[in-house]
Amino acid sequence: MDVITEIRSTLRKANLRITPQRVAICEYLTHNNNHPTALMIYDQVKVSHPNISLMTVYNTLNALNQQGVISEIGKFRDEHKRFDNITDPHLHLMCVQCGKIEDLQLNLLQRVEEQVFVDTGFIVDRSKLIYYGVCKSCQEKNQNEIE
Amino acid sequence: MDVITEIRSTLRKANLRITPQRVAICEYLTHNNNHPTALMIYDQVKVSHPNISLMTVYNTLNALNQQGVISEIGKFRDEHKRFDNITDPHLHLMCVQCGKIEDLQLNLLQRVEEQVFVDTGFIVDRSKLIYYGVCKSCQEKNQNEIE
DNA sequence: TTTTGTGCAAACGTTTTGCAATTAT
DNA sequence: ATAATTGCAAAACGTTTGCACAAAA
Repeated sequence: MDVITEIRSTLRKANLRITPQRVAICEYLTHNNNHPTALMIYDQVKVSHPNISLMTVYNTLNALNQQGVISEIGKFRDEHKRFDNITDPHLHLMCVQCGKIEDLQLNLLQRVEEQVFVDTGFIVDRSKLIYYGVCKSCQEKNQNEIE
Repeated sequence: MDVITEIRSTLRKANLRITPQRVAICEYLTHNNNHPTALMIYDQVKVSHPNISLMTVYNTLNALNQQGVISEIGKFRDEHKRFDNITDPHLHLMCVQCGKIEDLQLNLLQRVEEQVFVDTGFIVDRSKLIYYGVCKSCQEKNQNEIE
C-alpha cells in the first residue's frame, strides 16, 4: 500500500473528505517529522498546490488534531503552534541553537507521574514536557569550531 | 524588614527605578502565588492604582523577567502568558477542573535530565514541564457529589 | 443533490511598539 | 538635569470566523 492510499484511508477513517489539499498536507506530515507549524506546511505545499490557502492548512490541521490523527504540541519558542504526527505521549527536546525538535520516549516518565500522585494526589491526564538545550550535533559543531 | 522595603531593594538590585506602579505589581506577586497573567495583576492593582495601564503591567513583568526576579512560565490552556515568582526550576500541575496551577519540586526530575543525556546526548538548559490533570481537592469534590 | 471544504477578507485577542507627557534619580 | 517610565493609541502577530463559491460524496 503506497503512501497516498494510506493517507486516503486515514482521512476516510477520520470522516474527513478526501481533497487534494488535505492529501498534500498529509503527505507533508508523513514525510517530515519536523514538528511543523501551519506556515511551514503552507510554504512547502504551495509549491505543488499554488492555490492552496493558509486557512485550509489551519483547518486541516485542526480537523486532523480533533480526530486524533496528529497532535497539536503547542508553542515552543515562537508564537507558532506546532504539530506532531506521533500521537503517543512523549518528551520534546528543542535545541536552542539549531531549532530542531527531537522526540524522546522515556520509561522514567511513568515514575515521575507516579511520584507526582504520591506527593500531591494530582492525577495526571495529559503532559507537556519540553526541554530546551543543546543537541548532540550542535555540541559537536561547537567543539569543532573551537579547535 | 517589611514587604515594601524588600520590594524596593529588589527593584534597586535589578536596576529598575522604583515607581508606585512597579511596587504595586511586586506586592501583588509577593502576596499571590497563583501564576498570574498580566491581566489578573492589572485587574487587582487597578483597585489601588486606578490610573495604571495594562502596558505598564506588561512592561514591568517583562523587565522583572529579564532581570531574573520572576520567570515567565508560558501559556497554559488559554492564550495568556503566565508568570511565577518562584524562579527555581520546577514542575507545574494545572488542574483542568478548577484551573489552579500548583508548583512541585521533584528530585526525580534530575534523573530524567540525566537519562535524556544518556539516551540522546542532549544537554538540558531550561525545562518546561506541565502536567494537566485533576487536583486532589477537585477529586474529593467530585467524590462528594457522587455520594 | 446535499453536504462538506475552500479561500478570500475581515475579525479576534494578546502583546508590542511609537511617542509625547510625566516622574524618579 | 537627565534619563527612565508611563499610558494612550495604534500596530503587530498568529489564528479564527463569516460567507459565497466550488468540489466531494
